[in-house]
Amino acid sequence: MKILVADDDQVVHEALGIYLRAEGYEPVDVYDGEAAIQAVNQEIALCVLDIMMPGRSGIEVCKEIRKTSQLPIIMLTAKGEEVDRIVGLELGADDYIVKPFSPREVVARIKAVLRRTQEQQEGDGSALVFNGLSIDLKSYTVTLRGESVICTPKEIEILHMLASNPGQVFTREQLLNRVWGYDFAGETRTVDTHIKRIRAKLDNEGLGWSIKTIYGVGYKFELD
Amino acid sequence: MKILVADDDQVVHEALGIYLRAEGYEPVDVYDGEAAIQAVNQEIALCVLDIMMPGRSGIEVCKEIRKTSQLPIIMLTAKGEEVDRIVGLELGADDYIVKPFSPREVVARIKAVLRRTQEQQEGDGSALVFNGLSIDLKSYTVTLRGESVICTPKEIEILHMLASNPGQVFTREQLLNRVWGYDFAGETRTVDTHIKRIRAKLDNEGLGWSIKTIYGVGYKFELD
DNA sequence: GACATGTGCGTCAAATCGGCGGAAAAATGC
DNA sequence: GCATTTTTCCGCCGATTTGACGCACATGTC
Repeated sequence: MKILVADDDQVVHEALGIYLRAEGYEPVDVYDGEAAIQAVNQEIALCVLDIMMPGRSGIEVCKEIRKTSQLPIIMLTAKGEEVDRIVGLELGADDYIVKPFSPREVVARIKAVLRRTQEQQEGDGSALVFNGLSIDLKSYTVTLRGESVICTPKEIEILHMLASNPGQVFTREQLLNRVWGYDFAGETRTVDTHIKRIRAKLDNEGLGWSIKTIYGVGYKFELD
Repeated sequence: MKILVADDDQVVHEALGIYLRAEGYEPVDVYDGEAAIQAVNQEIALCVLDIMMPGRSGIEVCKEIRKTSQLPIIMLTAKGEEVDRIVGLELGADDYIVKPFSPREVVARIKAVLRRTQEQQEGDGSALVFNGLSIDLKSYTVTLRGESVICTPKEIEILHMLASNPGQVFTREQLLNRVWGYDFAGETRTVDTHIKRIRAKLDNEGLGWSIKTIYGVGYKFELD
């Protein structure tokens, strides 16, 4: 998952780079506004824009990006600049951070913004949307590559449970508790059977997600 | 909730002390860098470090603390010192305040930082982040230099246990108790085997941490 | 330097786990 | 009531993980 970092200060790139890589993101480093605008043609998940940059400022870059996309944007601003209003109302940035900042905080904000924007895409209620896959608990339907997939209630519920928290591992007990109910008496391995069927029905070749088994722990829905 | 205040100026202690106590915090007063480093072994929730102190400066203290913990840090700096860059990016401090300040402002910042760091911990749950390494119990994933490392449950749990308290030594018995459970019957040397495997998987060349053996005691996760 | 003890590491067997096919049991629809 | 669908359970097998052992080497002590 690529994060564009646009700042003319090398130190910022180094500091954020360490934390971003540690979290599994791939930082894309540019040092001026022009390069930032070029870079967003790649598959960037989010961009961090410094306001003060040589050439085109972060504000210009932000406006430029907003003309064509809803790409999440976090602005960096020097202490004291009066930008909150601008950012919130005119630019359409998703968050802003005042320098000096701690890299940890920035990464936390990035995660928060990504989470928010993803939730937005997913709509409000029960419909989860991923690349080539949507899961709607309201109508109990699952579609894969646009085509409807016939799933049984349990299959949908399990899938929804897993997919509603991508990355998080659920143990068989947790799934039994939350899908079947706390008082389910049966075998934990019943879960396996359902996972088997879900996998059989959802060919995820080339789409960016999968249902993974964590040996000795449980299952999780994972995004690449 | 203890707040460490490290400053060589008695007046600062008095002023902050009043406001901190009024807000229900318990100030811990030290007057030089050395004492500050000693004090963080207590259960401190946040520390306020003056940069100019006799002996070891606030900057040194901050670096020292960051080697072993993610403890929230607020730096105090005399007007005009160029610290924004240092504080935000190199040191890993969470905020800084320029003297002269109003005690009320300091307390407000303390609250803000505590809120942020608390949110972070709740949001990320179990994710530990170090230079080039992250350990997430929630998704049972370990990443090294951004790339995922396949670890078994025991390996992740041990690593997480060690890394969640950098610098602290764990005996084999402690690890068995806390990772396996109090009723584990096997050999203590089983731990060695797992440490061996973790080390084999985590090439830590050049990153600032390592798993060290304390002869006759146990193991610890250490930051340089 | 000799000794006792602790540790690193290769190796291996046992225990555990998960995928899968199949079939019984339960729920549902007609 | 009967057929169909859905859910649950069982058991086998291969794969993975785990714990134990043994030996060489390291460390601390006297």
